[in-house]
This record gives sequence, C-alpha cells and structure tokens, in this order.
Amino acid sequence: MNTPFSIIIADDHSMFLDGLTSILAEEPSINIVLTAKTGTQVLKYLRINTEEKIDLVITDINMPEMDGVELNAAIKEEFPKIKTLVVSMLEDAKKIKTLTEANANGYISKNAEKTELLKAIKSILDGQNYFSPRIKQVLMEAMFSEKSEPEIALSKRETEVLKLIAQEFTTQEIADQLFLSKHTIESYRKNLISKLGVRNLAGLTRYAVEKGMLD
Amino acid sequence: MNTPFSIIIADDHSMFLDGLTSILAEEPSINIVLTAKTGTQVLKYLRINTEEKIDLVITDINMPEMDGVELNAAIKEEFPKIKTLVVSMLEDAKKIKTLTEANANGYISKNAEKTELLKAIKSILDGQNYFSPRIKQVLMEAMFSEKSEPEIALSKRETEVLKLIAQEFTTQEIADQLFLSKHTIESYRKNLISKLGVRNLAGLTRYAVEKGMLD
DNA sequence: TAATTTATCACGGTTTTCCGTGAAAACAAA
DNA sequence: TTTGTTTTCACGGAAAACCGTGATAAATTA
Repeated sequence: MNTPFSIIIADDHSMFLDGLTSILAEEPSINIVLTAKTGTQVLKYLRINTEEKIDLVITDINMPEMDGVELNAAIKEEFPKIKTLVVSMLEDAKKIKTLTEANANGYISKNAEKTELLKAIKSILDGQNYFSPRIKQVLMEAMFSEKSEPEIALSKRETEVLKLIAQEFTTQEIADQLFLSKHTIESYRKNLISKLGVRNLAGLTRYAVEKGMLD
Repeated sequence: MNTPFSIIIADDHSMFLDGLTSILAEEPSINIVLTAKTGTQVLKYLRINTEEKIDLVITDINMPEMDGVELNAAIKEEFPKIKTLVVSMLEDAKKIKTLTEANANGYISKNAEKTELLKAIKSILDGQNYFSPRIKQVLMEAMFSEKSEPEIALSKRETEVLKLIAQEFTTQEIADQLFLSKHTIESYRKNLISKLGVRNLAGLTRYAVEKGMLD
C-alpha cells in the first residue's frame, strides 16, 4: 500500500465541513491534514508548513475573507504542485470559467453524489482534471448565451452615476454631489438609457438593482 | 442500552446529506432509516410505513417540490408525535418565525458545529426544543425590527399599478391598459410614493424589484 | 501616432412625473 | 350603521426627466 494522500478541506459551513471530513475519513488512502473555514487559514498553513507535502485542497466557493476562487488562484500561484478541487452550491458559469482559467483541477456541485466526489478526487490525485458532465454543460451554455447577451460595459463614471440615479437622487443632486454640471449628468442618463436598452428611470433602477450594484 | 432512535434526514444536496449521514452513523444511539432529497419523499415514506416508529426528521429548508417549511407543517399535521429539526443555510427570521409557529422542535444553522448538531438532536429526542442562541437572537431582532418597519400593506390595485410602473410603463400607458383615467393612475403613484416612503420612480422600482414583485 | 472611448458641458423643447388639494362611490369592518 | 379602506376621478402648477443635436478635451487603445 502506498502512503496516503494528504488533503486539506476548506468550507465555511461547519456542518458541511464535518460531513465531508466524515466521508473522507472512511477512505484509507486519504489523510486529512487540515480543515479550515476560510481561504486565508489554508494559505497560512501552507506557507508555514512548506516542508509538508500536500496533494489536494478541496474548497468551497463562498467563504468569508478569501473565497474559493481567490484561494485557488493563490494556491496555483504559490504552490503550483498542489491540486485543487472546488465544491460549490452554485453552478455559476462565470465562476466556473474563471476557475478553469485559473487552472483549478476540478469542479463539482454539492448536488453531486458521494461516489462522484470520490471519483473526482481519485481522478485529480491520479493527474487528471475532473469537471462533471453537468458542469461542462453549464459551461457550454454560458459560452453560447454569452454571445446573445453581449455584456454591456459601463465606464466608471457611468456606473457611479447609475448607482446614484437608482438611489433616488435627482439629476441636480447628483451634479452637486459629483461637482459636475447637471448637463453632464443628463448626458450620462441619456447614454445609460440607450446603452442599457431601457425606457426610463424605472428601467435604469431595475438594471442597477438586478445587477446588485447597490449596497 | 435502550433501543436506538430512528431518524430521517432530508436535504437536496447529496453531499450534505451524505456528510450528515456519515456524522450521525457514528452515533450508536441513532439509527438512520431514510435519507431523502425532497419533502414529498419523506411524507410518502411516513404514510406507507405507518407502523414504524420514527422519532425525528431532520430537514433542510431549501428543497425542490416541498420545502422544509411545508414538510414540517405536514408532519406536525399528520404525525404530531414525530419531532422535527430544521437545518438551514440561511438565518431568515421570517422562515424561522413560521417554523416556530408551526411547532418545529428545533432550528440550527449549517454554520453550527457538529457538537451543536448533536446537542440539538439529543435535546429534542429528550423532549426539549432546541433553538441555537444565534437563532434566538435573529428572532428577537426580527420581532423588534418588525415594529420599526410595519410591513406596508398594498391593495390589489396598488400592487398591480406598482408592477406596471416598475416595468417602465408611463402613467398614460398604464391607464390605457387598465381602462382607467390617467388621473387615477397618478393618484396611485402618489399614494405609493408616500406609503412606501420613497422619493420617486426609482424608489418605487427598487421596492418592486427587491420585494420580488416582477417576473 | 491615429483612432476610439471617456468625461465633460450646453440648450431648447416636449413629455412625464411629482405635489397639493380635493371628492365621490363602493365595499368591508366594527 | 357609522367608520375606514379601496377604487375611482379631476385640475393646475412646479419640477424633473426625456429627446435631439451638438461640442471639446483628456485618456486609452490600437
């Protein structure tokens, strides 16, 4: 029998962390060296224990302080030999794309079965990447839908003005706040309306709220 | 030693379900008789296996088909002897309140530690309800904040008009659609603005979007 | 360097919203 | 049955938003 693989698990939900640990503790070939609730904890550990050979880091995406996307990037930057497997609640195409670009070795959903989790871990430890069929599909769909919805790019100022508009400030008030002419703000308003393809203030506000630009 | 307690676990995320099962499988006093991904599965099982004595159902809130809130209500209705423990990602005051009103026996967050989970289970099987300090706090805050924010009640027509306003229709257009005078719609607009405590169309739109009145 | 985008400003005219101040009829609740 | 709420309608004036049609300078990008 070979020496077991050393892995680290990061997830901010204790119960999920404990659950995952329980599942993997049953595997004789796996040795859990650390469980953490934030990405920073993981990084700190890796930086201190540089002599210890870690094979795999399993991480959630949504975590406080440093999320899974950032953690993955940091690991690939500082410790390129360590493999990463992202386990997430959401099937967010953009995040998955970012992760693939940052060379994450795998991505599975929390909807995935235990057997799929083990399969993913085995594949990755074996040197292969693992992205579940479901995830591949989401990625593909994102590729195509991306073209149909061409991602409207707003400049810094436009974003700033839009936020204020959606916060119920009038053109004059925004002009005063930003020390600009009210004509300028009117221009932005017009551009935003045509850029975003909406009809009026209501449309602008909806856009801002739905894109999570407020708060 | 007494006979072990029989419990059912419901959660739509396989991995969490497996994790929880792993954790509880280590407990000799606990016997997991079923794991399910929807509330309907649980109910179906209970209705068929009426002779089997089930002590506790552990359920997530967010599930397809029948969520945890509905499942809890149904269990308390049909099988009042069965205890329920809700385990959820979110600390949503309203849902917690609904659950307490529907006599759920416990509520803990997925952020809770394994020890707290076990404590909650033991308490409930012992005949006591368990709501974590964190949850109690959220509930209290909700009670108070509820008074400061007195739940604005909109009439049917007001809701209808607000939706259309937020969908970028002008007063005249709305009047035409509803076969009403434009003065009427203007009245609604004014009332909505003062009722909701906002300043203008942007505020109305934000309210509508944030309350999920569209789509 | 040339071309493009971004940020800024201007004006007149039209439409829409906003505000105050009503009021009448229908309906529900106390 | 009186009181309150909802739904409906009206007018005039002020304020703001919307539309078209510009322009200049700075910053970025190709």
